[in-house]
Amino acid sequence: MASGMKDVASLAGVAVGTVSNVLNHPDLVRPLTRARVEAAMEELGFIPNGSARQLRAGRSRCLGLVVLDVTNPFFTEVARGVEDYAQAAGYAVILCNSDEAGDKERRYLRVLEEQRVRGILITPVHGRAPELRRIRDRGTPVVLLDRPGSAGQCSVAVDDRLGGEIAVTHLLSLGHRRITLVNGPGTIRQCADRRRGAFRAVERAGLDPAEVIGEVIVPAMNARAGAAAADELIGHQPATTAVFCANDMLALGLLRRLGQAGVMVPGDLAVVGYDDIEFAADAAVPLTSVRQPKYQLGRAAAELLLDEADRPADHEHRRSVFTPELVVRASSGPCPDRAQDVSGPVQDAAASPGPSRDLVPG
Amino acid sequence: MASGMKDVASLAGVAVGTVSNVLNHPDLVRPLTRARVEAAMEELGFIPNGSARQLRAGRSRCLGLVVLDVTNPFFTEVARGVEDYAQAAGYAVILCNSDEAGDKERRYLRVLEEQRVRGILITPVHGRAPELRRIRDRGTPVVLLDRPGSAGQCSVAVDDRLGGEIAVTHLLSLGHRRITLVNGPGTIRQCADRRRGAFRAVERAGLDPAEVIGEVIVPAMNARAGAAAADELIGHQPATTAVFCANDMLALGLLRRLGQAGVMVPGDLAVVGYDDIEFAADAAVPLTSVRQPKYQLGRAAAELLLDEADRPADHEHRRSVFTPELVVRASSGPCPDRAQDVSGPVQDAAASPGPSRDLVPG
DNA sequence: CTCAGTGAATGGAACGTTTCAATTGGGTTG
DNA sequence: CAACCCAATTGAAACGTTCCATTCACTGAG
Repeated sequence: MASGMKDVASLAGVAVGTVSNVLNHPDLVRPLTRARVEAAMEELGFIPNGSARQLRAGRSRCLGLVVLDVTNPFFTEVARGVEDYAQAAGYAVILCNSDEAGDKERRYLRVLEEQRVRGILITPVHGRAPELRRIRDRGTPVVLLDRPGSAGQCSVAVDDRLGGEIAVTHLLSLGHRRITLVNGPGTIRQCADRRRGAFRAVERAGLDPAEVIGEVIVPAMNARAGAAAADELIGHQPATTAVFCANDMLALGLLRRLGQAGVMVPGDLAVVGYDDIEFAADAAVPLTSVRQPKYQLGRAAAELLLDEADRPADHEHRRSVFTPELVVRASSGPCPDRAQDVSGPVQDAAASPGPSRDLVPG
Repeated sequence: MASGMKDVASLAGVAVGTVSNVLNHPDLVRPLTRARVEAAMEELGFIPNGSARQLRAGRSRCLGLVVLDVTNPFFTEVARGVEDYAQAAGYAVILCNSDEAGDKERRYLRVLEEQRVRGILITPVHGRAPELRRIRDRGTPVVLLDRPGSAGQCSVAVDDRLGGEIAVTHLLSLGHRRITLVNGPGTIRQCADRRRGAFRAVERAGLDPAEVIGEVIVPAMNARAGAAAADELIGHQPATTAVFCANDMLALGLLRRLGQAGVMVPGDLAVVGYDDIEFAADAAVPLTSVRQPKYQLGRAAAELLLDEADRPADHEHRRSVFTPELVVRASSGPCPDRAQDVSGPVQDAAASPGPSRDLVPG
């Protein structure tokens, strides 16, 4: 059924080498011959065999992208950035979902290596990933996504410490003095850094982190976990007046559960998220969040990867770090007890569907 | 750098055939020998070459999944269903984003065919896709996703006509008599069917569709297009009291713009979406929507595909059709002029963060 | 002691390309 | 007219596997 170059060649009355040339070096073959070959291809419905091609060439036209959660709009936006750049450069992207699970991640990395992808873009599940080093050593370029890599490796990231800091600084400026961090495990670098930033913000304000910051550690960075965190918060953290969630999925899940429990946001509790996914702005209480340049992140990562893959000679490892910015919306209001020092967002933007413009402080 | 079976063989002191057997038929090789070979593999960091493997075998362990928009949570949920099933069956999934663009779709299909993927799952951009038939004819199984296929082909879908019907029936029962459809182009089968269902609902209610239904056709099924539709609506459709959006992304974009323009939902305008994506429930005005079993859809599709791929002999083409269900939330309220005949959702659920339970009519 | 039988390992053909050195057949030059 | 050159084409080796028909070394039966 599937016909090969041999069939095309004999139908067109040429040698297989010529067929190959039509495909890869059209300028080398006489227009008339080329036309004959192309006609034969058309007639037979010939589709070149990628496996054979890349077996011979030693490299494929595919890239691997491993993300923590395809369901999280943050990652799909990143993926789109990667895809657009790759597409333009003639590469296809294999999108893999590690689901925050180490073994799934390992399995996918294996598949990608077997496929001899041109390179791998990954947001690793665990902090240290020795296998990534091994993969590099075996010759597959790896670019770390959303994480500042160690030396000898490209990476693209957003300054998460700064992100955590501006989020918590914002809450402090609203008068909050009891802030709970809803965060993933410290083994995830982003989580650890956002937390560090939060602590730094408190210290810079001349306060004691031990008194100001409470913590809830969640096992996954999704809405379900956010809802669970809300339960814990409602039960055990009555003193808290503000919550900083390590991403928007957590924040949205938390918001939903708070709503169901009758907790007013931001009246009873202020909430700040992270990522600024598209849906954050549309939430029941529009979510204050720390925006990351998602699309650019993906694009930049793909660019680094392909540069390394296509010009290994003059490639220099780079660590791009983007800067996050705070987007203030209705979910973060002043602390109920100290409503004095505030020039924050309009309170009732939450309840009435009036115009709600995003405020991006310079 | 990358070592092959030959290297492993010579290091272990065996023939390449034996190495191959360790990999594919471990039971055929003496435990001692096997151990030696495995040690050699470990030492060399040997990763089998997938290209060579599938060149020889003629088939790969990859599946292609082509969706209209990775950014739409509907598709990521479907993708997750596909992925879980594929993973369990030992397959990897290449996720491609056609972006509702015919040429991107074509390009990806080409890549997938060249890679000799084991099969393709696709939500096609255009209604008739003759190339899909050609792909089938060349031997790659194709399963249509979210679309009832023609005969001689598997497909998995949700009854979109029914979905459109229950959505509009719901609006009619709330007293609405001027309903606007915000819909994608009729070339997309889902859009055409949802529209058909909407018309049927009106006819079944003994009303004249020409009088009841207005239409806004959008060029894409995303939030941006939804917002644009809202503008059009505000400007030109003053008589409309309800809107049925062909998916939730449109509805969310529309809701946002309506909010900015000061239009009250559901007071001034009722809104119903489609898909029931996770974020629909969390929207500023929780969105009434037609729920599709997304995950199951993906799973079922993958199952059909792999059945066809792995047992072509006794495979029978099937057309699975799932049933959608209406999820009523705050965004659909009674028509302001005829508030009498209503036992609908609580109005103020939109403004106050009280408990909002989903109502799923049997 | 021989011979079939068995389990384990071997070696080479084949998969469909790409690449490259070799060949062909005009056309140009001296 | 020989010598040469260039563009176009050819044919075969190589890529790293899998598959299969062989070979090999034993074992137990006759």
